[in-house]
Amino acid sequence: MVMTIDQILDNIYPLPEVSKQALKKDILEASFPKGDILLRADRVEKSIYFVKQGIVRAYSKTPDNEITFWFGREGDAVISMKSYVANQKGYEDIELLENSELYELKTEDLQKLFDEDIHIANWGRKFAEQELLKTEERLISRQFRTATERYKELLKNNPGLIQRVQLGYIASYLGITQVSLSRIRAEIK
Amino acid sequence: MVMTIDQILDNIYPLPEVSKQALKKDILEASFPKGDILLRADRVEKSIYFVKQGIVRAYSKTPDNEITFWFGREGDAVISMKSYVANQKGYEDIELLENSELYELKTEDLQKLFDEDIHIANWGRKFAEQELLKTEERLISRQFRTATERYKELLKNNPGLIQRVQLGYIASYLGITQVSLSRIRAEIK
DNA sequence: TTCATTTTTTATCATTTGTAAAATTTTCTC
DNA sequence: GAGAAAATTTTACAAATGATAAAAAATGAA
Repeated sequence: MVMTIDQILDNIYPLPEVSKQALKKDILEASFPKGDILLRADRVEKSIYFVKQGIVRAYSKTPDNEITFWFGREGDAVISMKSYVANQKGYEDIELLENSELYELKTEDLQKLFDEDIHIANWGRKFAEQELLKTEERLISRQFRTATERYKELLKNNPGLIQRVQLGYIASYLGITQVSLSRIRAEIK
Repeated sequence: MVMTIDQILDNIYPLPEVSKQALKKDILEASFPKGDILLRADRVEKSIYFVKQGIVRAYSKTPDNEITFWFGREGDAVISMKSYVANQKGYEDIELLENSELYELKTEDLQKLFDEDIHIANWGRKFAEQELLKTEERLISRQFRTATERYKELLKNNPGLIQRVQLGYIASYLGITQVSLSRIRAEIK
């Protein structure tokens, strides 16, 4: 599965052709190997990315282990929100779980367009709003549903994920141990 | 403690005077009594609010109980994000825990300004971005820290809250039972 | 203030989840 | 394809959390 940059941009908010060309002029395409760390928690990141093809995970290191808290796949924005919004170090390292093709957009270029073009400003607004809705959905899911429910939800909303991501990461994402996830999987069958 | 509308608007993103006046023209002030339900989960809400004075809680009803997942106080935006962004019913009822004074802004008026004024479009972008960062922070807190840690964090970041909100709501917010919260409180002392 | 109601704490027991370690299965490399 | 490494499952036991009930404390109305 592959997502074109036009699909991704239009999906956020349809832009007039002139604005869209201006935005696309600042976007580059690049390939990265599996295992690469695309974004790092200890840096203020200067670019945001969109996934053309591939899968990534965001995780944060704690003293004794690491916690996975997001998976990104085709069409998703890969971004250190804290860097993007507040120019501060984020929480997450983001690692490529497959060889991936990404679209890259430098934050600085985008900021300039926000000040010049009202359509792009509103595109940026829509982008933040949609990411907000997704984050809210994740928070609600975590607050309201048990790990078992959330695992089933994941299977339903994202059936491909489990083939592409190892279960240890998924257990961490669900907020349980790998042993607990094994128990859940044994029960379901 | 009271927050003026100027403080609230400027805090999101400083606007040129002309734009700010245009925005303020659409904002009304109103008082609501304790116990009022300001926003409802079963409606597409048409307004957003900012808290001048008071405290509110967002909760969602499940078959057997209700789960509190947010507290808003002076300066905070009270909003059904799903209504605002996607024109769909949200997750939450929002209840006033004190007699409160709020600033009201109709979504429709705001949308019109987004299309007309690039500064307001960027203000709206900043608003969404900041809400996003707060939501992300809540998600991270929930994923990374134990209930005990989150309770201590709450005490530190928000020492007034515990005087203004009953512990049952706080326990629910922390994702534990009231009995567990009592145990935590007993241990800490 | 006093009484009734609501909120919070304490105690007990049952259930769930975690930890550690071993067994099994899958994946990767040569 | 064989062997090594990594990932997953299983088991046994320990620790944490939940459910329920009852006592204590705080709040509010008359």
